[in-house]
Amino acid sequence: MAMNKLESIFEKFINKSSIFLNHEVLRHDFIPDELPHREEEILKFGEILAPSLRGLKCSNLFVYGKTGTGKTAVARYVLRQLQKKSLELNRKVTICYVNCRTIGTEYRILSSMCSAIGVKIPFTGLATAEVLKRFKTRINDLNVSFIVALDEVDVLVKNHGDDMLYALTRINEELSQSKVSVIGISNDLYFKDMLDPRVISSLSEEEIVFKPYTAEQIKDILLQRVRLAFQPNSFPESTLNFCAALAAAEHGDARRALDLVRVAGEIAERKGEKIVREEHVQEAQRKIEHDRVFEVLSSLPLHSKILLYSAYMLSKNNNEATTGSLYDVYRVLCERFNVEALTQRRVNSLLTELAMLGILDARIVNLGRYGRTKKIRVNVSEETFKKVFSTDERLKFLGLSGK
DNA sequence: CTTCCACCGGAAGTACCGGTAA
DNA sequence: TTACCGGTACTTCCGGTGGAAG
Repeated sequence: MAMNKLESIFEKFINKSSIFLNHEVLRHDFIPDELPHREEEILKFGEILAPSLRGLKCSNLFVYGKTGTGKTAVARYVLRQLQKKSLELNRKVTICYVNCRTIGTEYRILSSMCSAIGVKIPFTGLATAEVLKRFKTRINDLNVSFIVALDEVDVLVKNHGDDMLYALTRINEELSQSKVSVIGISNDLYFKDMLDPRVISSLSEEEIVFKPYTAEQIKDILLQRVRLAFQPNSFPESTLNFCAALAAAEHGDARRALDLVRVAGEIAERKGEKIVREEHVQEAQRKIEHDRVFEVLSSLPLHSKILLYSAYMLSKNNNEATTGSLYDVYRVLCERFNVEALTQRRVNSLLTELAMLGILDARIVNLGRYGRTKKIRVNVSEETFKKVFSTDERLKFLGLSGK
């Protein structure tokens, strides 16, 4: 019986779905052959990078715009075309794309730049300056145009400052053969305020700003992908409009829209339906949010979880948690756990991190005579919360599932 | 008006880890 | 082997602060 059900799940998968044609095109890292409503940006991008094909140094470029406005897609698209063209014409252009959120340190960024030109660098052990030196020596021998795209540079600068950017923008002064150009991509519109003026002026020789998509534009984007991704007629226009409207409400985030489409499709498929409807999209929206929270929560370090649990307990007793009261509860819990409690300073930092992840609301409030503190409110549904805590071995004996 | 609470949050330092170079 | 590197996670120290109480 159970076996039959399991088998039918596998069967469904193998017999190609009734809804999807090609699931891949809805993934984040998929770059379509055409990027609707970004022609202008693509052309400008191309114009700026074109000199590299003639062995000239191209201007450094600074790109900014909110999430899901197509910055990354355009950048990768243009770079791919450029690479293709350079091979056709037999010109030496080397491209290195780095996402500074995933590769978040100066050392590792430099080391991926090195590997782009075939220099092997150990993943730790060297001085950063040494890695830069090796990069310089090698690249000078190669006589190439080198283009680094630093996606989400704001993350790098927030954590490690702009020293590396400075070094990169000045690197050409020490090179006689090759040229290095830098493309900085940022979600944060106020990113420039964090930079040294010298870095700003050399990094933003050129600038491209990506505006959020309108609902109409998102609709076009979705239309293009839906045609590739779904069986004909299984994703009606009304459903598509609904997705576009939802995403447009969230500052025109195309990535969000594609997520909605993909997950809604998966839900419809799992229910064995042939057509994706609005209710599937609504369910998708809930699922995406739930998954996100669950994912973030379960990957949290132990102390953050205990902290969260403390806040949860306080809110259950109708006490508004302040840093102080929360810390008291936290210490008691740690003792019960046989875990050494962290200092309040550290706890405060963890709290700010949790707040940034959107798991907590932490407002700083002034109570005059009674000091200044953070008011903390947990932002997670009880259901999600229980699920996370009952799946963590170390927290099990709290017996949360029983309560 | 001043005082002063209960914390905030920056800066610097410590310990450890996994690694290289000579 | 020794000296040193960067990254992470944490501690210690401490100056700073908005506004109710006095």
